[in-house]
Amino acid sequence: MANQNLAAVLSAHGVRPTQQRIAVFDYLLTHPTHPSADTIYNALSKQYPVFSRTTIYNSLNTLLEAKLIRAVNISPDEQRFDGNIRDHGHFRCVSCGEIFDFDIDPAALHALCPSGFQGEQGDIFFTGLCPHCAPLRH
Amino acid sequence: MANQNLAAVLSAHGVRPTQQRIAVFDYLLTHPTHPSADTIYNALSKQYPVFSRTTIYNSLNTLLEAKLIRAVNISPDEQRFDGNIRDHGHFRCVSCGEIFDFDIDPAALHALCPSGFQGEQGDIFFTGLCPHCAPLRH
DNA sequence: GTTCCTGCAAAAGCTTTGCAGAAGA
DNA sequence: TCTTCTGCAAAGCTTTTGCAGGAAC
Repeated sequence: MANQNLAAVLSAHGVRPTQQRIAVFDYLLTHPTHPSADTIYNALSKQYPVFSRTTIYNSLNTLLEAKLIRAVNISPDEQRFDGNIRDHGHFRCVSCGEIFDFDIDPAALHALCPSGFQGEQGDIFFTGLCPHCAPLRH
Repeated sequence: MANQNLAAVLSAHGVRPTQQRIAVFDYLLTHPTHPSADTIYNALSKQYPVFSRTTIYNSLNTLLEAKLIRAVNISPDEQRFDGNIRDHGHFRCVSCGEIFDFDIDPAALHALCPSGFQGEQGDIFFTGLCPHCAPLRH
């Protein structure tokens, strides 16, 4: 368990390292699946005896403010979160519904930012058919 | 009023051209401000005597299915809609909150789509400082 | 000891659903 | 006429808020 390290990271970002925040942060880092708040809640509820939804939201918002995690606008229904704060793209397959991460060249991404604008964070999001589903639809 | 044309466009896409759908479609085409469902509701309520929220949502979903409008994941709080279905980028200024559209080269956008994936639609979204707010921040 | 956080309950806000009446083909 | 859509009310779901007890420093 690298929870000692996680606690240090939280402290370094001015976030008081409570057990709950460490657990949420750890979950996001070890599950690169863009979970929703509810998904995290369900997972951590099994692991820990008490863990309220409020705490999930509190922890997520705190981590967001500290820029330790990212919110990704993938689903219109619910907010999704991502422990990967590097610039990277997302692809949602309209057939199987799965969401894929893919690396992007930060320079190529920011080259698309219009001149005069100071882009701090860039998100790119494709929908279409993934390599597995594309042949089935041909 | 080009509502005759709008009705024809709806029909051509297999959408029955009711007054309400034409009104929603017309609003989106003439207001390139990525309105939320509630914004559209408030605007059309003044214009038409009765126009329920349910109808706004019904019309928007119908237009979405017909690919006549786009849903843009700009705000985590509410779904925003866009009558501009060309590939284009969005920029949200973290200072003034305004959302800007900018054109992008479709080829450059799709060049970022990973190989093997068939991207049907691409969205790019930056957050940062707009040309007006950037000088004020430093 | 003081400050900040957690967690329960309740509320708020956006969106969907069920169903009767109306509009469109 | 027959299908499809509208609109009201109500519910569903995610997220936020208020406040008392508890953990962290």
